[in-house]
Amino acid sequence: MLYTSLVGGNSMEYKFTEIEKKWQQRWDEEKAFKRLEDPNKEKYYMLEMFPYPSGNLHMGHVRNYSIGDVIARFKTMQGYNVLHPMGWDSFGLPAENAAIERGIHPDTWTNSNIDTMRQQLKGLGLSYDWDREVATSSPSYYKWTQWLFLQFFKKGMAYKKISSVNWCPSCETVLANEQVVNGGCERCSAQVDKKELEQWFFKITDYAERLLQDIDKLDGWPEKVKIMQQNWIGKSEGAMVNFTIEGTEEKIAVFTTRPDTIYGVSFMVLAPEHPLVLELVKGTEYEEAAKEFRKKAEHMSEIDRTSTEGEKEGLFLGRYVINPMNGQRVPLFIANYVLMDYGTGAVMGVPAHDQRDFEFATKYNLPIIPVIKPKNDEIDIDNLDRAFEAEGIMINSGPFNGLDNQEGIAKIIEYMEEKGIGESKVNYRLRDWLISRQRYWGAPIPIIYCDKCGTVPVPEEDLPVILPTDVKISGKGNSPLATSESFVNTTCPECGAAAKREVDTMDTFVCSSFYYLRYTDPKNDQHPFEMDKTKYWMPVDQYVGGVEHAILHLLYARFFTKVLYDMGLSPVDEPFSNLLTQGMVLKDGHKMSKSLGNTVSPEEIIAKYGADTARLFILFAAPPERDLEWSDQGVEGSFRFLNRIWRLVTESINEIHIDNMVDTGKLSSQDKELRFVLHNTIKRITNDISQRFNFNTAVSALMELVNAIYDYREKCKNGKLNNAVLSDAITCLLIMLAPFCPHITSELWEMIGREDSIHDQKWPQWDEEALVKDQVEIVVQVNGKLRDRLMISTQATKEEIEKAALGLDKIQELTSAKDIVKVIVVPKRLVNIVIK
RNA sequence: GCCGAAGUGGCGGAACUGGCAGACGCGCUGGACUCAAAAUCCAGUCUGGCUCACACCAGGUGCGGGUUCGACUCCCGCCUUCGGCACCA
Repeated sequence: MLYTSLVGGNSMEYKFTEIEKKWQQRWDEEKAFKRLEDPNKEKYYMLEMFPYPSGNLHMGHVRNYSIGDVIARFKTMQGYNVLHPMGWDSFGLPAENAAIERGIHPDTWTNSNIDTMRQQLKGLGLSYDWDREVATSSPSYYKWTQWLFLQFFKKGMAYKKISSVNWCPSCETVLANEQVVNGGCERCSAQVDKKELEQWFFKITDYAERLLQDIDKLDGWPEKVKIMQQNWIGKSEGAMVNFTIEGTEEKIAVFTTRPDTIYGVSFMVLAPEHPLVLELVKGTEYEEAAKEFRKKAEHMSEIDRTSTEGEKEGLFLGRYVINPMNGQRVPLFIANYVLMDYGTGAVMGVPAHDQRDFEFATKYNLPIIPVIKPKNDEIDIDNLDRAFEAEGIMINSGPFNGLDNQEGIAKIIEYMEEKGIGESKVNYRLRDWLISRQRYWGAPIPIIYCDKCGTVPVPEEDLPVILPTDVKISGKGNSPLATSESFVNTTCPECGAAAKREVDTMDTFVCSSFYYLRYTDPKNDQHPFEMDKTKYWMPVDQYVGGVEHAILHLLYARFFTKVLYDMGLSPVDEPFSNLLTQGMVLKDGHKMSKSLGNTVSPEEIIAKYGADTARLFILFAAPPERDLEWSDQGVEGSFRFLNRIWRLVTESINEIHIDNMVDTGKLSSQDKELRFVLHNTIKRITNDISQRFNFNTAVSALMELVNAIYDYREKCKNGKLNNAVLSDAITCLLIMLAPFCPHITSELWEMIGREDSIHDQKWPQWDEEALVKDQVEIVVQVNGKLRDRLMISTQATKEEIEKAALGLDKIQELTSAKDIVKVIVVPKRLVNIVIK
């Protein structure tokens, strides 16, 4: 044997550091978790969201990866061919900040972080196939990010348009929303402006309807995530109507979900950024005010602007528009609560039936014209104190009066289409995905601009477009790549003339939108992934990650999968069959953060108690989808439990006979009781892990089993101990604990004389026979209050149970002077006697 | 603000389909072992009342209502805390 056993001499201490090192080394050398396609085995793809290599593992990672590891190991023991990969989402802002603040190159910083964190992950004993490791910042990966961009471009799914970014005038740089604090720059506090730039977008809106419809396919996703995605896509049905600007031929298109209220329009509002605004006020007395108003609105966050609580501010533009339904002339405003990004950036104001319009009209003294009245006349429709937004009957609406408003919607749209003033329209809240980033540390967008040929994609054979190293990362200016002359200046792939490269890089969400596909074929340098591989492994059977990704990452990944499916590159159109969104790790009720000084480092915990204890605690302390409160004392409790198991096995080593089979014909009552607890535990844990992911209750069940084994040993001290029963219980205990605590169980497995690996064992099956009890306790209630209990045969009929309950002394006492109205009998549970 | 969650002992949590509220663990109290301590083991631990004690009685799952023989669980209305809000990942 290559490895010396740690049980030597007299020491029976649980030496977790040595044990963990020994097994981790062995798994590494043996590549114990390397997996290939195997057509004879059913596959299971277990995936956890890959981390950003920030420098050190934190408790959130430990939680995420411990959950994934339990599932992966459990599924392996159930006989599946389990793919369990790990990698790095290694492009991003912090690497650039490190470069600016400490002068380290992002590449150096990132790679050293990856090395540290890989070691830390290995220190947790996670069952990854490390041969599949990917890093999105490596050229061999971002080559495919770029290649996929080109495919999107060819399909017309990637396009450029003007869009605004946060701009700090003092730092002269683009800021992420996160870097804007209370309207100011996080570094210098200068007030942040908006700047218009031409940027790349992916047409996710083309897929809005499918992304919405296919939510129905996601049976294994939490309802709350599905609802969040549905709301994010925000489908609404209504009409597009054209209002003409008085004195011109110009028309303003408006989207409304309530065409039935169009006769109630008393004003119209444009977003301050609407392209018509400056044109309309040019040279008028309103010009200055409008410009100023626009600037002010730009400084407001979208959250403040759309808040229904905030003050609605508007400005009259001195112009009027004509309501196409009745020819009515209504004033035109701009207002902060109208967003350019939603619909057409223009809103028809119907104060009687929309609360925001109501508030606006009240403030600016605009008429409130009711056009829907409630069916029951409960509300005085001519003197509203707030908008009436419910269903009703149409009034003041010319030929449509008297119609039910739902019917009115259809009739009005029909009329508009006939007259050419409007049409039926479905609108989505979802906007196209802006992927351009004015940053260095990302995948360069593979586009070349030629004076003659225009926008030319980089030929696929020239990929990857390598990130240059001669770049000044100063945190100033638009795009750092523009400072590298060797990068920017190139030749046009079509005509050979001098040309310039695109200097923006891609959003990191692009990189993380296909990594789960790349894992199936991570080393392929001819294709992003091959169908024979993706067909075997996809879809991901179980995806685990933080709930904070419920919308963006998960929606983008779904979008990518659908586009790739349509291109014939993916065998599935939904990437993740089952999703588990895990809660955060808190300390003292708050998220762990450096600024709060309440962090606990995984390394410290591992050094003090070992990885098995850390994993066990984090799985035991709370169910996975809930937030978890960190407790140092709780960790000690988990450590004590492992010590208790260590002692149980090492002290019983002479009684454990691994080859003995349990003879069910010769069992004492103690034997039967232990077997009942064992098989009940197997049943509970199997269900807890596979059906509910409630690892906390699974661990409790293991603790109860350990308590039961201790009890059994105590009770059978004087020679009554059945070695086979005890051995069976201990073996099953170790097997069931193995996915949670892989090191200690491996060590004990070896100590009881097994030469194979515990992680290759079959997951135990429970025996229903062992769970059959002859007697069961039944609760007896009177008027729903617990009054007594009785033991009765599990075979007893409802009548027998009722009779037994009514015969109890205590029940007789309580019921003798009263009328028994009803008796409810729930077999094996309770009897409730209703008296008067 | 909008969207989505969560609230149960001193603490983390359990109660799976409407059927014994508080499993399991932590902490605390008492005891055993020890010269002593640590470790370990045993017992107790929702609140109030009554009792030497066993028992018994009443109340109790954020707050206020409702449905039901029976509600932590279902319905209506609030309160508090947390997550997301499109350039953090």
